[in-house]
Amino acid sequence: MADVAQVAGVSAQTVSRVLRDPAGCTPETRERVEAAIRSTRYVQNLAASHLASNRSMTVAAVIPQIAASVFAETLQGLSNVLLQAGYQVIIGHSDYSHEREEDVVRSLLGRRPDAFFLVGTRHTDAVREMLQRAAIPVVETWAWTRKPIDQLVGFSNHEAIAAAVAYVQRRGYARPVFVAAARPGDDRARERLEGYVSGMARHYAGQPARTVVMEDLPYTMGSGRVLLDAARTQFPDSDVLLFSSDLLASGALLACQRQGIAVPRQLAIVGFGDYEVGRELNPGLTTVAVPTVRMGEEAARMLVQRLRGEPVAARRRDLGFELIERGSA
Amino acid sequence: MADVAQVAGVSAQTVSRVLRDPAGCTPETRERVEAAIRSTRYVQNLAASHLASNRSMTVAAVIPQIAASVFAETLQGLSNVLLQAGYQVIIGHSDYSHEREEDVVRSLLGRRPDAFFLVGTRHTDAVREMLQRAAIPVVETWAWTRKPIDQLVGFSNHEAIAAAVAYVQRRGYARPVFVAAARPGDDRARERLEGYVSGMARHYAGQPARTVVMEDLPYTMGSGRVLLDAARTQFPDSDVLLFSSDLLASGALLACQRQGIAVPRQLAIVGFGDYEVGRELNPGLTTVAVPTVRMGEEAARMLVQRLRGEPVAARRRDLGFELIERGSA
DNA sequence: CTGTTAGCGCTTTCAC
DNA sequence: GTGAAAGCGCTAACAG
Repeated sequence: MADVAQVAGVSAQTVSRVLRDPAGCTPETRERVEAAIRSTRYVQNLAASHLASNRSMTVAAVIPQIAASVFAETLQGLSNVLLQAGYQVIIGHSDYSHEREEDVVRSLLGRRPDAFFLVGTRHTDAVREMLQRAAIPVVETWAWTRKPIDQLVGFSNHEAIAAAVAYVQRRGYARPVFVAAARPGDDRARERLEGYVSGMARHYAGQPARTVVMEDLPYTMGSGRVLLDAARTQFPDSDVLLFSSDLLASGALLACQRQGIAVPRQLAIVGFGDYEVGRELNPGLTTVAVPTVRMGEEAARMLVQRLRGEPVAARRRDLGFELIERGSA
Repeated sequence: MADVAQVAGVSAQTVSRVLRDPAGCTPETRERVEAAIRSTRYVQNLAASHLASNRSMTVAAVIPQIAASVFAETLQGLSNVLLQAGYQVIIGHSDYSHEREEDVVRSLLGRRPDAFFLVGTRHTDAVREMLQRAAIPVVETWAWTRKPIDQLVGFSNHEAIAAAVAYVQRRGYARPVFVAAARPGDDRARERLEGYVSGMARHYAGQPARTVVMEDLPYTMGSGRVLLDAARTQFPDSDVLLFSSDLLASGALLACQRQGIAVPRQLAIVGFGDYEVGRELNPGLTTVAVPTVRMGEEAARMLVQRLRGEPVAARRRDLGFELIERGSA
């Protein structure tokens, strides 16, 4: 910056001013400085800027898995809006483990982000405490709770599955089974299981909850195949399977195709998440759509508002879900 | 850090030492300091550390799109290995545009990453120059070139598609068509197109290259449906379609299913990338597998070696590809 | 093995 | 509108 200042014939302070508040100096000064920046190929050192100004212009985001497409979509929404506002996103992933999340949050806090984005509303006490002490805006997503750490933009996994149960009941299915791959730390999957149980109590009074939940399965279409076989073995008289994810449901539907099981006549299938693959299958996958991208965008907007010191309308925003009826159920 | 030092009864320097080289002090000192860190809930400010040490312990990565699953997988591989070595990844995305890539690289350089990861080998001159001046290890991926900016770990998109052409020729297909969605800045798609053209010259001497390439289509299964229709209209006598991506091929295959086009008897389909969906379809998708995750891991290993000052065996590593024969062709 | 000193490259504050 | 001085929180280099 000193070099640029010398070339432009001004003080370093003026260079800094041109960079952060161009309106604060005369147009000629500004142009001279900008020319000097170009000719010297100067790239501002943001670590020094951060240290001096106490603002890092970054937002930390922790998601369960980078390669999980739904979270990547949320991240894309978050990142798009945040970049507009001049913020960079730094990403960590927890591998669906609360302990790893704690480590990741601690490590990301070392970079002094100006705000924090989390997937889920269940965290260790240490995480809640660290974030509270950091005294920065925090937004939780992909779930619902009465008491967020700070802000919340999401939907109720519980209600979403309950709505699916209501739907299959309305369509006359007799024995719905809930089928899931659910890592121990995957609270969303857990909440969906609970939603199924309470949906059964509400809409299939007297019937037992029937579930096939495996903890050690990856979230892939191949696991859907495995779960289909398990469900058929365990509940051979079931007429509809509610999956915790479209990925699993799609794998199961394609496996049915191979095994000559007619969907939905012999066995109906409901997914969760409205992944693209479900739209293209034959028959199309009946599913519950959730606002994947919008959660990221809205979370970003809420954070930016807070960072600008603007008042925020509501600390919690329920973006809801939508049951999408296609051929599979 | 001064607070921690006071609580532990040592100097700030000793706290710093415990954090970066625990072996460099007596176990008792170390334990006193660690206890003080816990009791004060100290989180080291990495921006200050970066400024003082001139090492940010970050690696910048630019990918075309965060929500594109193949790049997310590469990123996961990169991130896993780098985290082990103590490096954080900061991510930017170019939206398949060279101009945006330039902006993103400039902005990421402001954070003074210790190394740089890029997808692709074609970049603007400004990008090459900025990275050269930064004088940090750079690794390019997902393609092949004789003259990388610095290091390269990838495969030849050109050869990969040529191999697919050779395969369909061997299997007796008469009129292969190359079908792609290819954004203007998507060099990988472009290289695949070139690979098809030269594969045709080699294996179908005398035949014209037949291509259906759309520039304004998203990389989704839905686009595969659109492209299938276009290809059937433009080349009704074609007996095999080579797609630039499994996503497109899968969409097309499912559309064939709906339209009653028998695959592969009436029309064969070859994909690219070995996405999971292709493995589950009926028939399974014949495709070219590329080392998605391994490229990230190997790139990370090469960078870490360089950052540690260790000698690197080779500046370029060709991870190759593999033709996977399934039912669709 | 531990402490002291001097800065890293910026921004804030306050003069002018 | 612009410049000078001080300092952000840490680490390198050196001394002891």
